[in-house]
Amino acid sequence: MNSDATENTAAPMDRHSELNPPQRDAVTTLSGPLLVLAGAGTGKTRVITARTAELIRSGIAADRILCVTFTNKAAREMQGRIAAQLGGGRRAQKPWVSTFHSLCVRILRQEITALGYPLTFSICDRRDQESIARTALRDIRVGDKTMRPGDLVNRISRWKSAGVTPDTATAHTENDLDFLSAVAFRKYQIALKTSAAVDFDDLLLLTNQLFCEFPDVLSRQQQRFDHVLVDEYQDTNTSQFQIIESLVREHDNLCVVGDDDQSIYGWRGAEVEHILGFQSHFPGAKVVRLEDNYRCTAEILDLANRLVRHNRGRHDKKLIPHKTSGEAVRFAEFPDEVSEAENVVREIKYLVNELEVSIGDIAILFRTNEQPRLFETELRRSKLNYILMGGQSFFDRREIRDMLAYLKAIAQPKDEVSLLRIINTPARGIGNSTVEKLLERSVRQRAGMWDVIPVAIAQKEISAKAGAALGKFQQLLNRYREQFQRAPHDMARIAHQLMDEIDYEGEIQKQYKDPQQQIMRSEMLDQFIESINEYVKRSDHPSLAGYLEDAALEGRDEESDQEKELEQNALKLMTLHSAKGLEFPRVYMVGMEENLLPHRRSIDGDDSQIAEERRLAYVGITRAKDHLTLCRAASRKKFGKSRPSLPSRFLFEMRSDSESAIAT
DNA sequence: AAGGAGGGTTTTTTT
DNA sequence: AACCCTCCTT
Repeated sequence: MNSDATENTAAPMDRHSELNPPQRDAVTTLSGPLLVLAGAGTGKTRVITARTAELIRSGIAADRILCVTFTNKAAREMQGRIAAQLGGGRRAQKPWVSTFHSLCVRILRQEITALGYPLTFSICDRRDQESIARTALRDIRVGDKTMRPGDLVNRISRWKSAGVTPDTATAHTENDLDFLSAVAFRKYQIALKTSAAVDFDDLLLLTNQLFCEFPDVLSRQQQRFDHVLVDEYQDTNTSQFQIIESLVREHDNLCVVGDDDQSIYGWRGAEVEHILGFQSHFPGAKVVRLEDNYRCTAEILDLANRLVRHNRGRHDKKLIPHKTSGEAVRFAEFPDEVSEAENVVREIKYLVNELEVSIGDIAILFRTNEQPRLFETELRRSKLNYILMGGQSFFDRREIRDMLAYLKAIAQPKDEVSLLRIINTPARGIGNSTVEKLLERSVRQRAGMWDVIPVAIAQKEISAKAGAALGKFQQLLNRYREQFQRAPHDMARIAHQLMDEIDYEGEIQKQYKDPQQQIMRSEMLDQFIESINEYVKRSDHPSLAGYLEDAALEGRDEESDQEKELEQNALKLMTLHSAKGLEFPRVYMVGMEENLLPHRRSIDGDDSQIAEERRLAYVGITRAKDHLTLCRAASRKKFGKSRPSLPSRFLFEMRSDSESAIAT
C-alpha cells in the first residue's frame, strides 16, 4: 500500500544520549565481563560501536581495544561506524577490529617470527580443503559407504574446532562412518603438512597451541589489549572461545554480544553453550538484555516470536515491537519453482516501476545456493538490477583459481595441491599417467613431488619427454619465484607476464567455445591482475605470500565506492546465512518448503538440527523491516525431475497458537 | 598425451 | 540441467 519505502523510522540511537536504558547500561558498563543478550533488531552492533567509542572517550588508548567479528564485511562496517562515532578529532585513533582468522594470522606471524622460526605456511581455502579431502578419501571405502569431500571437510572442521586430533578421533569411533572419517582425517592432516599448508581451523588451533606452549607469547598478547569485544558471540566455537578466554584472563574486560536465537552455525562447530553459559565461564558477569526491537513491524515480530518459541533450551526473551503496525505478512503459494520466480519478480517489477519503490530496499532470501538461478533469469529478463551476494565469489572462479594456484606453487614449492592443479594446465605434455607415477613414488618414498622426479627419470618410470616437460616447468616456476622475490612491487606486471608466457588466454579460447564466455573469462583475468595491483598499492611491504594470505582471508578485496553504489541500487539475492546481521525494508523468503527449509539433511538428523533450521527461518523473518512475503512452490524440480513439495512445518508453527509449542 | 563422447552424480549453510 | 569422471579414439 504505502508506496514509498519507509525511511529509517527505527532506532533513535545514533547519539549516545538517545540510547534506551538497557543500551546505555551496556555502553557505560566499562569493566568486567558483560553479556549483552540482544535480540534481532535491538541495535546490538550499535551497542558495540558506542561502547568502544565510550571506552576511548574514557581514556583507554584505542589500540588497546580489540573488537572481534566473524566476517570481514562486519569488521569493515564496524570500523566505519566507530570512526563515525568518534568524530573527526579522534580520527587517528583506531581500535583493532578484526575477524578471528585475521587476528590469528597476525599473532602467528608476529610471534613465530619472534621465536626465530621462518613462517612459511600457505592458507588453504575451502576448495583446497575439498581437493585434499578428495584424495584422502580416494582409497578409503567401508562396504559401499563413501563420503563426499565436502562432508569430510565439515566433519574435520568440527573436530578441529573442538580440539580433536586424528589420534583421539580414531580412538572414539562408534561406527564405520566415524572410522572412515577418522582415517581420512589423518591422511588429510598429513597432506596438509607435506604441502606446508594450514586450513582455517589450524589458524585458531595453532594460536591456542602457541599460547599454551609459550607462556611469554601469551602474556605478551594479553598485554596488548585492555578490552575485548566480541560480536555474534553465539557463533563462537571452542577454539575461538579459548583464544578469547586466554586473551582476557588477566582482566576479564570482555564484552560479548549475541543472540542465542540466531545461532545458525552449529554445523561448523559453533557452540550455543558459550553464550548460554557465559555467566559460569566468567563469574560475576553482568547481563544486559536488549528486547526493544526497532526494526520490524509488530506483525513481522509476532510471527518471529511465535516461531522461535518452538525451540527449547534458549534464553527466554520477548522482543517488543516499537514500530507502529504495518501491513500483514503475506503467504504465497505457486504451482512450481518457475512460477514462484516469475511471480515474485513480476511483483517486484511492479513495485519498482509503478510504485517507485527503491530496488535496493528489496531482498530475496533462500536456503540453498541452487535456488537463486531462476530468480536471476527472471530478473535479467525484467531488466532489474540485482546482485547475488556471497555466491560464487571472484576467487572461486576457475580461471582465477588456476592463476592463484600458479602463484601459490611459486610462493611455496611444497604446495602440492596447487602444483597438481596446474601441472598440466594449460597442457604441457605432463599427462595423467606421469603424475600418477610421481605421486605414487612420492608417497612410497615419503618425499616431495619434485624430489622424486630425478629418480623416476633414472628408473625410466616416466618418459624422457615428460621428464623434459617437467624440467622446463620447474624452471619456469623457479624463474618466476626469483622475479617475484626480486621485485615485489612489480608483482602485477610479473603475474601478467606469467599469464602471457603460459598462454592462459589460449587455454580459455580452447576451453570455452562461446565467445561471450571467452570475453567474460578474459575480463576476470584482467580483474585478477588489478586485484594484485590494489594489494601492492595498499600494503607497506608487498610480497607474494602476503597477497595470497589476503586472498585466502579476505575473499574479494574491499569494495570500491563504485561497487557500493551498485549495491545500493540493486536487489539483493542471498542465502539466509549470509543475510544475518542485515536488514531490508522488503523481504521475500522463497522456497518455504519441507526438505528445503528445514533442509532435507537436517530432517534426517536429530532435533537440534531442526531447531537450527528454525532459527534460520527466524533470522530470515527478522531481516524484514516493513514488508515480508513468505513463498512456496507446490512442486519443485530436483535432479531434473519435478516432484511435489510440501509446505514447511515452520509455516504451520508460525500460524498456529501456543498449543503446539507446549506440546513439543 | 589430448580431446571428445557418454555416463553417472549431484544440491546446505561459510570464515 | 550442469558438472565431473572415465573411457575411447586419435
